[in-house]
Amino acid sequence: MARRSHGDRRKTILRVAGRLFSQQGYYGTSIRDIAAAIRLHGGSLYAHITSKEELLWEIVDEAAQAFLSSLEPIVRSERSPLEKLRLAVAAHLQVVTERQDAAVVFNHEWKALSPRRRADILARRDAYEALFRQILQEGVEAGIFRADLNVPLITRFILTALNSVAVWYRPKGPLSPEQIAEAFTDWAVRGLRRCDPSEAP
Amino acid sequence: MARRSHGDRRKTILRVAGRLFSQQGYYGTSIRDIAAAIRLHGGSLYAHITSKEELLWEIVDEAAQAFLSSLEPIVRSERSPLEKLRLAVAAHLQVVTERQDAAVVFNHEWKALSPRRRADILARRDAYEALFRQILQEGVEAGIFRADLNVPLITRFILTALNSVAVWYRPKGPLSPEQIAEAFTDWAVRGLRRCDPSEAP
DNA sequence: CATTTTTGCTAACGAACGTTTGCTTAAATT
DNA sequence: AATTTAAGCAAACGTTCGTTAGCAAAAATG
Repeated sequence: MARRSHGDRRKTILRVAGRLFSQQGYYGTSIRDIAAAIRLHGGSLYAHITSKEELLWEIVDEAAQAFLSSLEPIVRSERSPLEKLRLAVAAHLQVVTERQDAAVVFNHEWKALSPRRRADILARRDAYEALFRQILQEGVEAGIFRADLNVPLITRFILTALNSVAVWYRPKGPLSPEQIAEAFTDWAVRGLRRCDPSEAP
Repeated sequence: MARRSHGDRRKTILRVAGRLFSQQGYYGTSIRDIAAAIRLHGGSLYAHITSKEELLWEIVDEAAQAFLSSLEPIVRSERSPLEKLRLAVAAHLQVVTERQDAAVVFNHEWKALSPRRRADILARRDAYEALFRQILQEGVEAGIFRADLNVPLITRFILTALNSVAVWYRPKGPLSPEQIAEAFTDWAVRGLRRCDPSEAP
């Protein structure tokens, strides 16, 4: 058995590429930057990867899967719209904080993909947003959320606010992902619900 | 009198550079891209600019000024925290929609600046966020907003949600900046206030 | 009208880019 | 131990990058 399997090395490269793409952007990161970060020469990377764009694709594709697969079961479940929303926020923040670099790259660097792959990612971004929107829509239709909400607009506001956590979150910071989720939900949900008398002073 | 003054040409370059930096990123846009967009050759730009980074700096610096100078008088005014917040949201969205490209570049491309300029912009970003935070803080201290708000956190959520408008807003779209401001404020403020009985069904 | 200034072109610079090629060393397999 | 396979290096490929230099046309100025 090898101390390091082929896949280990590849995962290291993906991890480092994700970190650098997230910090400096795709075009701001050279193959030699990635190689230097693991003490290799530029050309040596090509024993493990086929192209720079392939690296970006793998990072972005995996992030898309992570987001979608964490939200789908929540939307499909039989819970109330309000509980679905709480769970969706928590799930989104879990992906964002556990795969922080990938989340940043997924949100900001997909434009650098080839047209075909860019379209693929865009479609999955849209699908994810549609799932989230569906939760809000169900809440409105169930009479739990206010009828005058601009659901697509508020959905965007919620998702971009949540995504921004990927930029500033630090695992050693004062707030855990769960605390962030709670603070966000407490604020955001209060703006969605028809008035809850228990909130009165 | 000239049909085109020196400054006109320069402003055209800045406008086009802003559009391309916003669409493709700073590193994803070459000097030749910018030149080609106004039917010039790459080298010809240097009759009007001194460097590519200077272009980025001018765009980002002007955006920083626009944001700060629109928010400062609101924060300094004698209005209630609630009204300050409404005005701040509207002002932010006005800058974001009127100078859409500059706003996107200001938010996403400042990392490409030299360390000195990056620090300058970061300081002004922080100052802007602090002004916004101050409005929320005043609201909490005045007893208008809930005491259990995590003010710095909510401030970030609000600002990033508002900034995202720069990415998707289209002047010919269905929503005017004022309508976006209203929808956002209606939602966000309801989550901040201690319960308002007039909102009950 | 003569002259200075501005504007843009062509061509080129050195540097950095993503990627390929041979060769060498190290590891895994038989 | 012999042999196959993988990993990494050094060097170079052709291209593109930001930028500069020298020259020509055009415009503004006197």
